[in-house]
Amino acid sequence: METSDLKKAGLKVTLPRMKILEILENSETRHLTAEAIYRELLDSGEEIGLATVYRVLTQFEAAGLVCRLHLEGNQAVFELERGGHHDHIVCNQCGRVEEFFDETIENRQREVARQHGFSIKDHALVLYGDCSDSACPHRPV
Amino acid sequence: METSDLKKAGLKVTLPRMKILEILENSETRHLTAEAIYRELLDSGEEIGLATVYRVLTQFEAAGLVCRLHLEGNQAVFELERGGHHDHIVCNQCGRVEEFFDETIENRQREVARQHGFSIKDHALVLYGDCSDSACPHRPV
DNA sequence: AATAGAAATGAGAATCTTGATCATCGAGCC
DNA sequence: GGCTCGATGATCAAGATTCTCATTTCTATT
Repeated sequence: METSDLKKAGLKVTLPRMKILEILENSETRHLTAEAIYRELLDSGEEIGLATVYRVLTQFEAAGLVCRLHLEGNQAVFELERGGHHDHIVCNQCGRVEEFFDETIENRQREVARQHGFSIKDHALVLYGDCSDSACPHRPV
Repeated sequence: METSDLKKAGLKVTLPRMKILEILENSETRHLTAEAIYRELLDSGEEIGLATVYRVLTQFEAAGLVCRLHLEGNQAVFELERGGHHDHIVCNQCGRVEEFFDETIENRQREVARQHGFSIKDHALVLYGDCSDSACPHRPV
């Protein structure tokens, strides 16, 4: 991610924006809440307000730099817009988020929409389940 | 919907609960916000608090009597759990909600989850588009 | 039908997430 | 270096939902 992306979006290159981009790029999880980003900023000694984090993320979303997901739970999560579109699987136990893309599902969605007389513009698909990560605190032993 | 459904769920049969069930059953749209239900209660002269509406809906959800959807927009909508599972298409313009069920999508979801080592428990799929309802206030003339 | 015990309710306060306000500050251009 | 406007931070505000707690109402039992 380059500062040129910010300029292209008509946004000034400021310290808060660069720091937030940095966190989004370097995060392990790739899916962060505004609060999580805010806490990371504080931890690294940056004095950036929570309002700025929300504002910047909203601008990034409008500029197509990040996308916002509403998973279960009340906080939205943000991820860098890297490759193309994809959907998500979330582990009910550990909260891990994985991404997937399935051409068949995409096609069927368009077909279903057509059958209902809709021209589809967007969709939200999230699968919830239990993952098989050994580190995942599965309830079922 | 019977009062026996309430009893089975371990819930006392009370006036607020019955009135709320009634509204869910008789509503045209089938998808109502807590606020909308609250307003209908007021309109029909019932003195039921908004907190009760939320509480009851949450209990109904836990009992499997209704399900809660988070469409775009900040308010959740509730619908009676009638037949089986289905997903939703929402019109971006008029907000109309339609239901659909597609076996192919369901199967692919299970398959995708399996490939990622998840045992899928649930999913949320919402398609957004523009509907072809003549009453729909489409922006494109 | 009266009653005790538990559960449900209503009103308002509280919470949580997010967006708005406004004075101050800093980036980008001369 | 200085100017102009966008950006920031702190605080406040809004909207949705839940919590608290005193009061009411079911339900089972007498």
